Order: sequence, then C-alpha cells, then structure tokens
Amino acid sequence: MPELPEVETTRRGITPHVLNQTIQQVIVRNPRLRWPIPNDLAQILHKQKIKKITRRGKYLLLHCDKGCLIIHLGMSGKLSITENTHAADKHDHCEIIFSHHKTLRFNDPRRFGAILWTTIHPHKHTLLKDLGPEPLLKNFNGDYLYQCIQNKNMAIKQLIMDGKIVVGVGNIYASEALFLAKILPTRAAQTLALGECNTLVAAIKKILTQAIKAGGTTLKDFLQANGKPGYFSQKLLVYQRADQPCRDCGKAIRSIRLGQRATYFCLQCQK
DNA sequence: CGAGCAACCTGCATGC
DNA sequence: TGCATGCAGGTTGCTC
Repeated sequence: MPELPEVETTRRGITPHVLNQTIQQVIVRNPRLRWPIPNDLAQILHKQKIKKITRRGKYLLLHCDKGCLIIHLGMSGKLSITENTHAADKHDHCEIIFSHHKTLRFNDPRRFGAILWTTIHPHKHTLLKDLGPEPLLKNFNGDYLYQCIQNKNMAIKQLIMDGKIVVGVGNIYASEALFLAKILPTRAAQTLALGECNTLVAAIKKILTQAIKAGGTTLKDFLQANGKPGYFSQKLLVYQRADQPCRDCGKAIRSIRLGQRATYFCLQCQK
C-alpha cells in the first residue's frame, strides 16, 4: 500500500502529536506481523520519550531515549492518532498510549507490516543496512542510475523498484515515473542511455514530490494520520487506467503483468 | 551471483 | 445467496 509519499505523509501527520511525548503504556493485541512484535515491547517502551521521527525509504523510525522503534506499513498498514479513550478497531494490532492522552494506533489488515525495536543505529539494522539512496536526495542522480543499469538485463521498472538501487519507488509511482520519462517499463535496464537515466531520475523526483504535496495516493484504504485520504489518485496518469485514453496522445493505456505486478503504460508515448 | 516466483495475510470485486 | 477465483500499495527468502 504505502509507498514513500504515503509513509512521508504519515510521518508528517503523526510528528506533532508524538514528538517529545512520553510513552505511558503499550498494548499489543496481535504480535503476528511480518515479523513478530517483540513480546517485551511494552516494558521496553515504558516511560521512554520520542525524541525524533525520521524516515528511511518506507521505514518510519521513532527514535526513543534507549533505542529506536522501526515501523513498516507493509501493504495495508496505517498509523493514526486518537484520544486514548478510543475503542480499538478491527486490525488495530498495537497501540502506543502517551501520557498526554493521545494514542498512536497501528492498524494493518494484511499484517505485512512490522514493528521492531533496535538499540543499534537503525540504519545499521539488517533490514535497512543495504538500502539504496533516498530518491529525493542529490546522491540519487542520472550518473548513479546509469552506473546501476550496467549489465542489468532486467526490466527498468523492476530495477527502479529494487530497494538496493533506490528506496521508496513502489508499484504506483514506478509506472507513473516511467510514463513521465517516456520510457517503456519493459525496456531492458542496460539499454537506457545516460540522458534517459537523467530524465527518469528527474521524473521519479517529480512524481514523488508532487505525491507528497498531495498527501499521498489513496487507492482504496490509505488514510493520512488525520484520517483524510490522499489526493494524488486524482492525478495518476497511467496507474489503474487500463483501456482509458492516454492524457497526452489519447491512445488506450495498456496493462500487463511484469514480475507479478500490474504495470501500466502508453505504447505510443513511451519508447 | 542473478532471475523468477512463492510466501506471508485479509478484504474486496467478479463470475458462476 | 454461496462459493471459488483473482487481485491488491511490499519485501524476504526460497529454488534454479
């Protein structure tokens, strides 16, 4: 579900409510996520303060006094802030209750998400240590991508969705960025010229920046921490628009499956 | 090593 | 109405 813009939207949404707040109580209703929630999480977090909330790729990092809480939203995860008197909804697997009467709730129907605790620097954690650059930073650029594609025969869409190459580009924005860059998702990565790498990098940065500005994309169930949907779905150019006219040329948008993922493109505009 | 794909889960839309 | 099927925004960890 959430790609980088949705995770960043969530980060910005919860930050004012939990920054510098003290954890009073933690309720784990169902620890069985992608990896189990540590069974002593409540004891660990008791009386700790949230000092900083950052994001690395699609991971949210809640830096506490004695370590860091790593949260991943998987495909269907959501974080929300409520009064701590709010009754738990279905799939509210974990609640972090603060001393100022607000609760951070983790809801995840499919349970592909994760809540983990680390005492080492989170960027050195097994799940994060091999991640590629942040797409919005300067070290993600055309030269870098051009290096990455050398001798890579895989489809360019699959390459830009590989977190070791660049983080945060998920299935929606991969199709969208390739449309903006006028590059077919099926192109063998190594066939891209340096100029095309520059164009594609610029397209990825543009699409992610615009999506963050719109509060992310709500397809069916993503909500910002304030309970509102994201508005970027209204601006999607190809994703889930199979057989509808291309916004540029009017030809029907095609859909295929590429590496088991739905993929959308315009055969006329993209080469 | 890389590529391909099964697996983890629930919910929803579709078709018979 | 019920049941089977397929699909969904992610990522790891198999097999070949």
